This record gives sequence, C-alpha cells and structure tokens, in this order.
Amino acid sequence: MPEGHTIHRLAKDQTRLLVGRTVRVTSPQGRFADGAARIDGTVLESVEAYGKHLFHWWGTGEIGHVHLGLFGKFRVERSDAVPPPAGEVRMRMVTGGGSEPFTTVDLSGPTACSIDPPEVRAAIIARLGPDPLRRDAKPAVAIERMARSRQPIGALLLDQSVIAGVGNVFRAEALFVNRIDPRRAGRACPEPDLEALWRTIVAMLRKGVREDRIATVDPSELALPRGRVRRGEATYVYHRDVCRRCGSAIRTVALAGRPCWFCPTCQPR
DNA sequence: AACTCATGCGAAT
DNA sequence: TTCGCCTGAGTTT
Repeated sequence: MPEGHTIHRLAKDQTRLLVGRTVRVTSPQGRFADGAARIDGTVLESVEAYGKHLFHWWGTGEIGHVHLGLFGKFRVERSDAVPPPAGEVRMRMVTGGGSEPFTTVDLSGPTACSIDPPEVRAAIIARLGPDPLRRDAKPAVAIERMARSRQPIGALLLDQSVIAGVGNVFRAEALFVNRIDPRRAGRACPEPDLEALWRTIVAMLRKGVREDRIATVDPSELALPRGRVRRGEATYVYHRDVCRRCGSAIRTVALAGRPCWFCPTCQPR
C-alpha cells in the first residue's frame, strides 16, 4: 500500500516505537546482513519520511534508506518472546525485553534497504520534488514545473521529481476531484487549477496518513466501513468500472507507463 | 498447486 | 516502451 501517506505513517509509528532506543538490527533472510551488522545495537535517533522514501538516522551517523517499491511491507509485533520470522524478512528491528515486551518491526520485499553515509540521503532528496506532507514543502516549485510542461498532467503527477509521494491511486483520484482530464498537458491547465490540485493532494495524503489507508471518497457521498476497504470501494475512479458521480463507464489511459483511471464525462478534454 | 495481481521504479531496448 | 526485481494475498485450476 505504499504511496507517500504510507511512508509518513510508518515514520510516525516507528518514531513512537523505536526512536531513542537501542535497537537490535538483523537480517533473518540474509540479504541485508552486512548493513544490519553496521548499526546493530546502536540508538535510533529519528525516522524521516520524504515522498516514498523512509530514512532511519542511526547513532553511528549513518542513515538507513528504505524504499518499499510495489511489494514492500512492515509488520509490527509486540510479544513476550521475539517471534520467528514469518516469510522473507529483509530487516528486523527489535527493542524491549527484560521487564517490558519485545517490539519487533519486520521489513519484507523492499526495493531498497541500505545503510549509507548522509550524502546518499541528500542526493536522493535532491532529485525529489516537494513532498505535500512535509512542512518544508514549497508548492510553487511543483506548480511551476507542471505549468511549464508539455507532458500530460497524469504523467507529471507520477514523476517524483515534480511531486514526491503521489502514486497511481492518488493521481487518479486527485484529477477526478478537480475534473481534469489526465491527458491534458500541464501547461494547458490554468494555474488556479494546479493550485487546487496541490491542495487536494495535500488533503488526500493527510487523510491517508490519519486513516492509514486510501479512502478518497467524501464521507457525505458514502458511508465507509471503518476497517480495510476493498479495491475500488472507497475511490471515485481508481479500479472502478462505473463513475460514482455520473454513472459513465470509467476508462483508463496509460500515462507514465501505468493505467490512469478517469471519467470521460466528469473530466472532459 | 498454479496462477494473477498489486498503491514502484530504474535499467535495458 | 518493455523488462526485471522484490513478496504475499487472493483467485483459479
């Protein structure tokens, strides 16, 4: 479930669970054994999210970099004994024990998991656009990029060097809410529309962090179950056959190599 | 048991 | 534009 909201939620949760503590770091699967050994038993100073990247600042001065890709997941377990790893666990972080239960944080399936000098983090951030979930985000940077580009807006939204953190679901949903055809060139979008699009993305991502899921549909339009939602159940167009607003057949168009769902009626050319 | 699919992204073509 | 990689859940044989 990794778009930017997932990463920011992980940063918050892992800050609460692990920061300020001495952490045992291992790689049950083995593929991260060298990295784990470098920081094992040191203190986690902070956890930072930037777009879809997660950074662990370790007491050694080195920085852990995690990118979940499409399949990556974290699992957290609190228990009196450290559980045996379930499935492929690339990185395991454990605190607690003694008088309190163990907290085990397992990472599986990431695209990236490494321990690097600070310059690597700086280089990664340098090639990212503003992250709508960060206080230091400068919306104008993203809006200007889009307003000058002849690329389709649907491609621009997935370009992490334009906006960091938007993925395939939020792209489709934010464009729908703003009634913008994903194929329209960025520079063919009036700037007030691009500003509104940014605000929509901020609101959607924040809600995603709060609820730890993607549920973009306005609650007034749908009573949503509190738990996990099925695909297409809490979206306007993403993975839907029929438009929730007007009943038109939803279409997809490939943009930036991935299908972008849209309503041809609500998002006219 | 086999197969399909997924909210990502960089390298190869 | 396509391919390959990373893993697990859900669906189909």
